[in-house]
Amino acid sequence: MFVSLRLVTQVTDITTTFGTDPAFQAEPTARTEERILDASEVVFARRGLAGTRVREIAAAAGVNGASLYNYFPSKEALYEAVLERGIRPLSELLAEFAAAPDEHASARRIVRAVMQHLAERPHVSKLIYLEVISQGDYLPTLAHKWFKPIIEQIVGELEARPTPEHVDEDLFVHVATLFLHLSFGHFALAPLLHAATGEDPTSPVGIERQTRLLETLIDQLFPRLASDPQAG
Amino acid sequence: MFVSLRLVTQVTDITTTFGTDPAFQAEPTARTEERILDASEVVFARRGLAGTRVREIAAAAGVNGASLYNYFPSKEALYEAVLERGIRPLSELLAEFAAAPDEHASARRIVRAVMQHLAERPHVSKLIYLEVISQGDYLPTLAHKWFKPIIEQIVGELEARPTPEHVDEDLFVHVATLFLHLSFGHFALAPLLHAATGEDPTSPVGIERQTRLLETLIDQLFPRLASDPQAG
Amino acid sequence: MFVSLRLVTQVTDITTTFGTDPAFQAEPTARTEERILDASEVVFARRGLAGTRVREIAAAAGVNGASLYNYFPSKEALYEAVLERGIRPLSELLAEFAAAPDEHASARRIVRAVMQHLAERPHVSKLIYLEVISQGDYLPTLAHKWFKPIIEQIVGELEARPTPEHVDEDLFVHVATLFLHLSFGHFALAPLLHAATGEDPTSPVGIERQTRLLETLIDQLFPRLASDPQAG
Amino acid sequence: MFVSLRLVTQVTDITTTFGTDPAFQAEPTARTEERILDASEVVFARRGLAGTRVREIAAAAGVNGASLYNYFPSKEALYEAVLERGIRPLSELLAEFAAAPDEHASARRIVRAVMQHLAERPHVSKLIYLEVISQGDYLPTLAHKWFKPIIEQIVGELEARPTPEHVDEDLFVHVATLFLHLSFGHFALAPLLHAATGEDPTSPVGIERQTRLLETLIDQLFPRLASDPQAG
DNA sequence: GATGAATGAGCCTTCATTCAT
DNA sequence: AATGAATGAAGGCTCATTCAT
Repeated sequence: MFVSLRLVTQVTDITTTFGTDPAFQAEPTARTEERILDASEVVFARRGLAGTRVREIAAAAGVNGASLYNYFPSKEALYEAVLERGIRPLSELLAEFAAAPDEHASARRIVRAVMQHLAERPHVSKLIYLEVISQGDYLPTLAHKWFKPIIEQIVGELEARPTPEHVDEDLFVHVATLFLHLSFGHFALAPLLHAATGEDPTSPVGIERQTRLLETLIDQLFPRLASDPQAG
Repeated sequence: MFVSLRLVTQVTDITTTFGTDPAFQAEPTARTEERILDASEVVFARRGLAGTRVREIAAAAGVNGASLYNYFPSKEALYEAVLERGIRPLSELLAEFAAAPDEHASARRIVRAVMQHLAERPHVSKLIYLEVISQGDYLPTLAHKWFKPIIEQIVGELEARPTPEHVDEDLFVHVATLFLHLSFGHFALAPLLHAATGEDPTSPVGIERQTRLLETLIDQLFPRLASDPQAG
Repeated sequence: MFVSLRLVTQVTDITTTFGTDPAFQAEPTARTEERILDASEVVFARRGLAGTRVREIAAAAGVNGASLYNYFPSKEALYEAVLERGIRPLSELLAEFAAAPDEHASARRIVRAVMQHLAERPHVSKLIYLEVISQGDYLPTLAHKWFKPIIEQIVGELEARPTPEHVDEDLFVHVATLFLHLSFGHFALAPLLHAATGEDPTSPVGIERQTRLLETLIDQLFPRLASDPQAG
Repeated sequence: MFVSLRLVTQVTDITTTFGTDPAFQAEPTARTEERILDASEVVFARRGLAGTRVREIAAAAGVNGASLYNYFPSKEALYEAVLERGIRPLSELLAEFAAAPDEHASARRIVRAVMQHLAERPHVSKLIYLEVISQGDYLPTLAHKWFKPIIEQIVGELEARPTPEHVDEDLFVHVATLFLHLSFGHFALAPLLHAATGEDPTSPVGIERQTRLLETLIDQLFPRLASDPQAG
């Protein structure tokens, strides 16, 4: 089994919404609850659940600290709401993928859609990594309702086609994991790459390039069943 | 430019030292300072700097909370000492790589050594991810003294050989990043994979398999200069 | 140069506000910030900055310990606010003295006003003594913005009139110091005198008597320029 | 009743032993217990009982913090020992005064001896003021075993001679207090005067001048019974 | 006698949360 | 719905004291 990588860097219109500005300020015209969620996403992604102070969220949302409690009963509940809001669209995208007839075309579309979503909410990846690393209460949900279906979906796809060589079944899990590393990991490690290279991986250019890399991988992994022009 | 993946799963003797047991207890016979560092590594990796309570570290180290301050002046200083201790061996490995005459052989050796080190200290990866995501004070150090040399080393290696096709130079950075995702990311996301698949990526089997994946990647990326049988 | 003392003990209506009750309780109807300042004055005057526990202040003020920090950023800041509040009126009294045309009459008035103020805030003297003895951060301010003008004022007054005998100029500083000892020192040493004699120097009687002593001193020191009946 | 002041400033050889150097270091050749007491006196006088850290004493004494407990069972016990050592010579001086046949000559001698002792241990005054102001446990001892006899002695002297005018009996207490203010208060307030005037009241010159002031006062208060040349 | 290491208690301060307005 | 004020519950850190060596 082989994977070939070929990258081009033509830039499309994917843009980031939130930066990692430490002095993030939510859109004042938005409804209060949404302002709170937006602000929370940024702060939680940077400080983690334990390290986040509700007053910092309140300041970023432009409301009084006590007002948060008109919308969410506790910091933990707010945290879960943020996670929920960030992850639900991803689950829906994957459900769509599972139901698609043409795996190859849909895989490319889904991956691009996922990257698009992560570009719009670049903190979701960080939230997920933090939750995973801290083995928080949300991790089982993350694992079973979200990541497990992805694995099973990908593994199912790979099993459905003739394995070109004598390949360990567990490789399929590796492939699914690889996608995770290259999509979510791209955003999670963005600050390191940014500081080391001077280029922001969450910029339109950086995101497009990573998306192309993922598409190339798909072309390598799902080549035969679809008569696809991109396939190498 | 192509990368082909071929995996086998023969397991070797790489073993993990620390689990992610929430009730970690440092080796009582070790010297106090080392017990504190060991315990801190586990707790910081799980809770992050802000979320860690010194009392929890003390309990895990089997010492009184006040004793920590006989060895480290503050929680932050302890945190930095943990990071330093975890990262220094990696820097030294990479320096060795930079000085090696045979890139291909040394690359395989270094990658295996890195994975070996991460297997022995599986929390180092998590610490790094947390530091990156939270954009902590140590991030610039991480970026410039550690990750930047890796990138430059890999980029230098790749530039030194004939580029088979019209390839964007920035790809090289992507390759370096890929190694990061597949080595450190492997350990950082381990809890998620463990929960989703039931298999522990930090087990000897899981680590060996990931190491093989990385070696295969190296065989693909550094094939020509060394008359190497693995090269595809 | 001579000073003659003659005392009478007719008591006037000078009354003390705060005792040295160890279980001091601030006026519950006052605004919180003022309650905190009142309580702090009592406790700081007794325990000093280092010896004071914020919880004791909070208890004396009738508020929660955390509430202090809604008004003052730290124990030190609260301490300075207490000193400032206690000393500012004294500075203003002295500025008034400096601008007065009739030194003798105004000196008597100022001294009585100072004693009146110290009677109302008998802990201010103690605070000053503690600050001086511990050579705290506020001591330079105390010396240059407050005590130095007093000395210069008194010295200026004394220099302006014919020195009756060959007197060392430094005597004037001694005279200023003498007033300090007899006014502030009276309150600072009150607990000792109270315990030794059974009479409270901060009682109306005690204060009036000390005020008369100071007035007598003034009559001796500023006799000639004013045709004053009290002058001996 | 009159008191006349006349000062001269001829300097004698009274010298101070300890400064108020914040980095006081006890004489290394002295016996350990004495080194501890010397160091404690300096630190307690500046920080008070509550504000003093035993480690600071130990550092100033040049011993390990634990060694203090080979000599004194607790910080409080050490504090009392320091007070005791500082005050006992004063009590003995006063007992000598009480037994003297010639009050006037002995008063002058005692006052000079007291000032001499305070000059050698300028922190004793501060310790006493701190103890009085904080109303510490030692205050009753101070009041009854030490200050009360002084008062009674002075009052007794004054009562024994014909009162020149109609004088309140309580004046006698005032006179005793006056001596306290002008001797102990001189050292207690020294840092303020030093900072305000630039001259150190605890220097030989400053002490001599204050001693002359006290002698002049004695000459005024005990004039007739002794045919003394200094009497005005 | 001297000391490095260890610790229980407690202190200043922060923080999530509540409540009256 | 919004907020200023208030607070119980920690959290980081210090400190007096103990003890084995």
